[in-house]
Amino acid sequence: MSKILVIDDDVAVLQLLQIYLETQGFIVFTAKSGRAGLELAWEHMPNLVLLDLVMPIMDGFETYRRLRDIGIDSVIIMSHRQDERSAVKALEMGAEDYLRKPINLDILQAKIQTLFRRKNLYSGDVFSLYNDGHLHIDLDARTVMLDGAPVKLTPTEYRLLSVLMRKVGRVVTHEEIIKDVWGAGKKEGLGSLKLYIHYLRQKLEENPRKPYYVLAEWGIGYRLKEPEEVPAEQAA
Amino acid sequence: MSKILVIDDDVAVLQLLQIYLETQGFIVFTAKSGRAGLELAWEHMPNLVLLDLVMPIMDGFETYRRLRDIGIDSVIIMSHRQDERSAVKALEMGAEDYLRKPINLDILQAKIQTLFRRKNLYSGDVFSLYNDGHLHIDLDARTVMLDGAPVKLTPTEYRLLSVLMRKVGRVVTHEEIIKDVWGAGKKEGLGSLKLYIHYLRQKLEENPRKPYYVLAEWGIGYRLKEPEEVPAEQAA
DNA sequence: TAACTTTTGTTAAAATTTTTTAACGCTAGG
DNA sequence: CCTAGCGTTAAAAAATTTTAACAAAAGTTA
Repeated sequence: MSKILVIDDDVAVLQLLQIYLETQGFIVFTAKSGRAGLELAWEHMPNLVLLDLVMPIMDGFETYRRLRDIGIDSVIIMSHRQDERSAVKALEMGAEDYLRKPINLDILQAKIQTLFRRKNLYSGDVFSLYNDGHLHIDLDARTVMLDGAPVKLTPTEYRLLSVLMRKVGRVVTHEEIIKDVWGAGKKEGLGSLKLYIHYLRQKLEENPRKPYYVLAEWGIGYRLKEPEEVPAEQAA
Repeated sequence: MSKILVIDDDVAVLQLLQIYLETQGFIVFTAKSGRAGLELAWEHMPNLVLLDLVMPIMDGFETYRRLRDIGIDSVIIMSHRQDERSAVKALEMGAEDYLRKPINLDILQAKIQTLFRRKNLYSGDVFSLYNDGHLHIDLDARTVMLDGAPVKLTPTEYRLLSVLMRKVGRVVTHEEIIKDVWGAGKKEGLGSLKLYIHYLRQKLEENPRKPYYVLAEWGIGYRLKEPEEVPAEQAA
């Protein structure tokens, strides 16, 4: 069964998560500091780490960096509302996902499930194809099809979709998107981003008012929906 | 040494080519009809066939098709001025190159050399990269660099360049380019084609008046220059 | 819950870029 | 020297992108 390491300086959080995750069938390790967490990580090589960013002794970023050095790349960041900037930074550094405190256990479980499924599906991590039976994207061929019909995207729309594809199922922060689509030096890029998200939804979503593919992450960025498993005969 | 088969109903042409090509060190077979040519082709599997399109018994197209069936894909079409349309058709069917009669032996030799070099260089036939030290094109990455500096192409310019790339060093007919860049139904596409050739030259050529890369083939189409061998340390 | 704040979504218009169209000069080939 | 086809230029048309303003929704606070 999968191993999960929780690192947080709040003992109440550690206890809550340990009890909950164990009822879900995970093997759980907890650590009250970054240093202790790294030791446990080194020893047990957990499949997932839940990491609180605000910790006194060794700060969350340093801990995150060292976890990656150890070879652990599945990290979900936990952050308080007030240091959302830190979460953004961690996501841009490559964290898998983020979770706002106070922790909603249903959301947590959903994210864990998604993450494990993704890791198994695409361990190669080359996201140049998307296919869920309705929407079919091929970045190499530069084609987008919706229920068999080709969708025409403008160059900017295409770049935006590519950036989201690169991290399918994971949040991509506003800043990261803006940097990758419009380039580094860009004032007021959020306006354009919102507009192009709108355009993409008009072209890709069945009901643009209730987006299914292109999802907003409030205050953070956007996420392209993880494709559902697709029947084998449709996969081609 | 390489084998060349010449198929033409004009005995004078056969003799001329046989003598000339043998002085160039090739093993030469000649045939006065398509049927005889196919037999020789089957028997000797020549590396190259020079095929006259206008022949009485079996017409050039039929011969060309059967040569391909045999597995011979290096065919240079020879055509008289008056049936240029046929040459265009043969090129669109995949012939390697064409030669106008009366035959200029210098041009013939140049084309043969180019063709053999190309066959050896890119036997895989995947032309997604172009690099001669100055101009660097990567179709997959969708980037074009000139002496290290990125060149910005519009979508149409890019499609045009891609079509020429697909057949580097070979002629691509006007009609084929227009079909691939602008789509099938298109009236007066030649005007746009000429203009976009102009744009490409402005962006790629050192001296757009004396094009080096994007070459016109009078009455037939365009050709992207075969890249010269590039020093190994520049190849990356 | 109600009021408020922040962020996201939508719309419209202006600005820019790309593409088309058309006219005409130039050049190669006959 | 004539003609067909190529190259160039300019202007109009269409598409794409930016900008700005405002509406709607989500999150926060009392």
